[in-house]
Amino acid sequence: MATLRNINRSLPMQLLLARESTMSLFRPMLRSFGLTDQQWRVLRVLAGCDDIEAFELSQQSMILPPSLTRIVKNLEEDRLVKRTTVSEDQRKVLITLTAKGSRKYKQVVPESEKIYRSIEKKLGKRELDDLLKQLVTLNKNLEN
Amino acid sequence: MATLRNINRSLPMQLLLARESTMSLFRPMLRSFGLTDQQWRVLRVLAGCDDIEAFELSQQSMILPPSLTRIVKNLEEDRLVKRTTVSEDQRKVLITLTAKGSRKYKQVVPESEKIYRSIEKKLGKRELDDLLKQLVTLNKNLEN
DNA sequence: TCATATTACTTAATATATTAAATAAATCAA
DNA sequence: TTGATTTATTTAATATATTAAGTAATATGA
Repeated sequence: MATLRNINRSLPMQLLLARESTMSLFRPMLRSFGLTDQQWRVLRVLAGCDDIEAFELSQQSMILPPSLTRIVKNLEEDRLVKRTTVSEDQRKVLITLTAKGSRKYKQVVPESEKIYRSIEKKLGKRELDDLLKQLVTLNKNLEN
Repeated sequence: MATLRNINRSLPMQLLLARESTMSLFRPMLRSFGLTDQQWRVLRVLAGCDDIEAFELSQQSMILPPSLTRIVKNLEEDRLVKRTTVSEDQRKVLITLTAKGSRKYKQVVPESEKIYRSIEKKLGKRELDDLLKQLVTLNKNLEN
């Protein structure tokens, strides 16, 4: 019977597994700060700029607009981010980190880096750099 | 201010992006067969065996049990899979592909392989093999 | 044997993903 | 200028992810 390639030869499956193995190391730490994976992705982007339009935030955090609407709403209820509309273009929404959000971010950063270094140690810095380089290349070659 | 590593240096983010770039090539094809990503992962595992216990299916398809319960329920409603209980251990559930499910699988396989070959062409066979090898190593080194 | 623990799965609750449709503001064209 | 189109975001509907709690069957130990 015509059968599909083995899991070990499947790029999508290996990527899924790799993402899971990796995130499972960060997840308990993020949860201990009361953050979901996606909320952290949003905070992280916001920490890199003064403010940002929803669409741009969606791109950079790799979260589709409908999900982002809800996530930002929840973060707003937790007082970690603030939404304002742009007066020149009333369709647009600007999102900013609050002081509380900024404090949260600063608390998570060192814990995150600690975990990242433990991964570096497990894999070897050269191997990790090499893998990252190949992933960047893949993403460049497959992007629409 | 203490700030986090750039996205390009972040393994979790690059893995997420890579998984997305890759799956976006398969998704339209799967949807045209009326399948979600996860439903396809389940069918794919089932095609590789006569029957399988729910827990084992959960592992192999990388879908957590609570999600799997619903997914199998939906596949069962579409008559693509069948559930039976094991008489020796009434707690266990065995899942099997139906004839209809098997036909669906056989229809998808060549289309999936076609897309896979187009990826191989875009990236180069050697580069792809190398990346796969590194991902397998990563998964081995990070597994609990 | 019988209370207890474990196993295998399901249900529940909340969060996110995906696709389509809706809304409202801005732009464009005749 | 105004009707049609595009843009930016939100709402809606269905599917999945994650964590915790529940249920029923089986195994274990005093």
